[in-house]
Amino acid sequence: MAQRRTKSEWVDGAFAALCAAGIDGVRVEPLARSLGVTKGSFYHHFDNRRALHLEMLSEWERLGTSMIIDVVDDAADDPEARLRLLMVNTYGADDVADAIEAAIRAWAAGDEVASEAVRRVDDRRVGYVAKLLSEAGMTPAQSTRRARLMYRHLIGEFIWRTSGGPASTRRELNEMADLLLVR
Amino acid sequence: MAQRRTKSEWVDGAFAALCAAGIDGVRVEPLARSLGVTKGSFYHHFDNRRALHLEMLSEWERLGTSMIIDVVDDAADDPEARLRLLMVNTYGADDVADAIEAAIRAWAAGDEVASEAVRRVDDRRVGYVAKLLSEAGMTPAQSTRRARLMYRHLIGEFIWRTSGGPASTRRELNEMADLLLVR
DNA sequence: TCGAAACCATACGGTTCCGTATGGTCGTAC
DNA sequence: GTACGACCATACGGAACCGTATGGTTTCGA
Repeated sequence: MAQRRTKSEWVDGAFAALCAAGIDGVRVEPLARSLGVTKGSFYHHFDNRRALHLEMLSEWERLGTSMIIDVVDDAADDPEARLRLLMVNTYGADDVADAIEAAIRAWAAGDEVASEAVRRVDDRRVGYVAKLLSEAGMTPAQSTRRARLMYRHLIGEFIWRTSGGPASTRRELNEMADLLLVR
Repeated sequence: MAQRRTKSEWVDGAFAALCAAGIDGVRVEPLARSLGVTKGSFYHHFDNRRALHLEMLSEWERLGTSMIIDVVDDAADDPEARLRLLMVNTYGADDVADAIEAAIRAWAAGDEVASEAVRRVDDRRVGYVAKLLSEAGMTPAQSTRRARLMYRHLIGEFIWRTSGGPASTRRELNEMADLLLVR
């Protein structure tokens, strides 16, 4: 028994295919080939192709929210320090994470279920940034505005990089943080 | 002879398909059906599918640069006024333009030629914003940094909206402009 | 050791699509 | 009125893929 594949290996392979060719590129037979098995394996683990897509969304939603927030909360106490740490972490150029983020958003443009997952993740992340800004002394309304501002900038950074643009420099990130904290 | 289609009608239909299903959704036979003709028409106007894709890129590159800039240059004189006008214009929620912009960027993530077209458009737009900021009294280096900051935010706005999020409010846009002009 | 379940290969029918080949139908120029 | 080019329909071969059906192999508990 040379090749045995778990369900999560199928999901990992699906993310790779998603980045390479979008959600329509997440196809059963090519995926099976790349995993060194046949479709038989796939239809053992999943009911159909759509079930794999939904599994990918769940996985991304799980990783995309709690992970970043928990790390930042543990690593710093001051809200301003947390904000700067958050920016360094999330803006850090991680090609894989970038590509997944961008591909999921592209997917969400044409799929209602994906769109809902993205909205949930966005709300959670923006809410966290707003909380930090609020703890740094801003009014709730301004915290929300600036959090959304920063989050749009962050998304732009992802997409910019996946389109081939250069990452923001450390200087640019510092300036961004400074502007967010201007009163 | 009820139905005759021009080359540009094919391109228009291709953009609609691009928004709905990504570049892989720009397929000859479905497109022909939606235009009420058959493939025979397509292969009269284009050599192959790739030729249509390249035609789409040219068209987007042409519209995506000169149009916005010329309008703003004509409508205001003061660089700060031009910046605010540019933001109102480009951030204005145009669902069709948003979707095209997002879809082209998604396409660029996996296609070198598309990626080059996006980079050319981005450079031209960022250069224009940097020129405005420079004319408003900033140093060249800071103008470039802030222009890139704004442009990333703008891309984030596009993607955010196509993922189902709400558009930036006028209040948020004003705050963004204010922060860009902070010294 | 025996049987059930987990896991996968193989073969198959059906669908969608690309690109080509071929021929038909207009308008227009001469 | 005919010759030609622009434009399109139809038919076809070939490829990629989905999902099902079926049967083989491995694992593991009773």
